Amino acid sequence: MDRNDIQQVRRFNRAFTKRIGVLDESYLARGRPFGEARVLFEIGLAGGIGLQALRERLGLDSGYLSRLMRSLEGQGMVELVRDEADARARLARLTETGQAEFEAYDRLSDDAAENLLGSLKDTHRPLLVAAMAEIERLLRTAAVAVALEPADSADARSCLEQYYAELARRFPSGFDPLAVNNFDPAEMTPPKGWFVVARVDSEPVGCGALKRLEDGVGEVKRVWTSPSARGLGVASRIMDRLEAQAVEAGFTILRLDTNGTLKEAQAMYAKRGYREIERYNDNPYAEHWFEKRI
Amino acid sequence: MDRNDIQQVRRFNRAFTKRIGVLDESYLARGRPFGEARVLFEIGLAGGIGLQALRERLGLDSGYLSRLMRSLEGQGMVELVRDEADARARLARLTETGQAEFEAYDRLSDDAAENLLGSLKDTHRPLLVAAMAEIERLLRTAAVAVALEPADSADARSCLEQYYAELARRFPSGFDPLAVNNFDPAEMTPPKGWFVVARVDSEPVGCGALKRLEDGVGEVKRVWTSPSARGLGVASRIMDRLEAQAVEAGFTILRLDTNGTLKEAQAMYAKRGYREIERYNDNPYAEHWFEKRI
DNA sequence: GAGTTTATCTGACTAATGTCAGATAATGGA
DNA sequence: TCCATTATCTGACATTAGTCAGATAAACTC
Repeated sequence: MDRNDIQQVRRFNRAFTKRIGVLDESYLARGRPFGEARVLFEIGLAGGIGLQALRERLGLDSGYLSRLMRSLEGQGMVELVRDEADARARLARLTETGQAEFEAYDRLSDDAAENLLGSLKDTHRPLLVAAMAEIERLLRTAAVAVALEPADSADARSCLEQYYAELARRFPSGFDPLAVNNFDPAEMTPPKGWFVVARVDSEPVGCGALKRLEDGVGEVKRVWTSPSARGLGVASRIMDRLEAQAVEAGFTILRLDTNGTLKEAQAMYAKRGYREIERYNDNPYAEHWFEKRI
Repeated sequence: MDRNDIQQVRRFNRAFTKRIGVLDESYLARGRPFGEARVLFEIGLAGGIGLQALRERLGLDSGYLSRLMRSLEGQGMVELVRDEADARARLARLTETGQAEFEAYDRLSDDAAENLLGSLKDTHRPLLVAAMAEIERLLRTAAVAVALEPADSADARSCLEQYYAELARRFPSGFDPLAVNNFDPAEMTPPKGWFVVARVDSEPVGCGALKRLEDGVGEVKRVWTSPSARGLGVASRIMDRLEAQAVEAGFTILRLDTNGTLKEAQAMYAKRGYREIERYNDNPYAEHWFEKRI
């Protein structure tokens, strides 16, 4: 690794941490200890959240969080309600006062950011914003992780639902999952099939499936990237993973179908070496069929 | 201010703080509380530092720092010595053990940076480094502040010394301040003259002087930028300040001289509208003379 | 339905951080 | 020389942060 690169990263860290310090101060500017402010802000960001998820996000001890919550409750900022689905768990959400307080923190953060931008010359400001967007994109790209996952896990289901909803929005004729899918998780479960989920910092941002069509032939299905993660190469990473899985499963041919509306998908398939072939299935939404030797 | 820009800055902060967290952990990785580690690291970075400066840099209470120092002293990491110049003050510096410990922290920070870089693809790494360099440059540019200061202050003297040392290095014939300067701070003191210092985060990074030559005519002298701050437009900012001062002092003409070796300076003067004129003084090192109506 | 696991809460701590009002000794002027 | 100022240290606290071992009740498993 280049020594100069490392030094540059460290110089950047130092320069930027100085500014971030200002941002941290906005957490303290309302006379509440940092821990409480963090919790309050996080609940507000999530718009209500289970205690366990909260604990995980902020890395807090359960006893500690319990006390923080009681303190915030005492201040009238949050209320804890039983989770309908699981009476052991509790959900935290902001009261009206809490919401107002959250918004005050939010404004402070905006002010800090605006202050930072305001200190720059007009000609420099767009340069800073662009460089920040670039770094954010690179860091998020590096954080993409694709892994096998049961097709009926909560995250898998949520990805598929978003995928179907998007198809319904984009297909001129709409999209009815039942018409084509009669989705059976068992079909995506080894050894008949596989399902992968892509995550950024444990947040699911995409999915894809591979299924056995016939001997030596697999089919790629349901490759989807969340709008929040487009431009990070998530779909490519998912395809990499599915193709590796296909090799391992002994397939020599991969097929897939797609609708004409999905231009980006077709471009990606072409780029990865998929060639258009004749219709091989009776999917009513499919308009193009592709194949690749692997 | 553009709302999207503000949101981009905040998204970047969030994304980056996640990574910085990793960096913070390297402070904790050696079983010492964060406060102590910070102090140890800062002393090491500065290579020895007065307690007061240390307190200011880290924003610590004097009592608190006193105790942190005693703890680090007890661990054999630092030693406190009386300041020769002021017997009330004390200077902290690392012992040999402390130096080794500092280097261990330094390595941990390097590792964290290397880790960050290592998580990127080879094609992305230079993009990240370049974007970071860009942001660092923009933030430092925005942090440049130029202000009048007595020409005999410690920072002013230190700038001038570095300026002379650089001239000595760059002039083919060397440079002897005494031959030309017989530097008298009084000459740079209102109303006969003015001296400005440029700072980045209170660190002096440049200087410049303005002096009365004759009625209505001022002379710009000793404009210098520290090598650590080149490319930030420091010299331009100094010139801005000096010209504003000249206007206030009622000058209508500004003159200056320079040596042929200092190409960057000549380019800047030309860009600011200075035109070459005949020799107007007997400075033995001067090879070009410039003038501008203001 | 008994035993195990899970989510949260409580009590009892410890360590770290932060604050403030003097105390002490050196410095800098008037 | 006297007095105000400055740099640091000490004592006495208060608050925050963090940990850990049960306790409790609901949920899950067999």
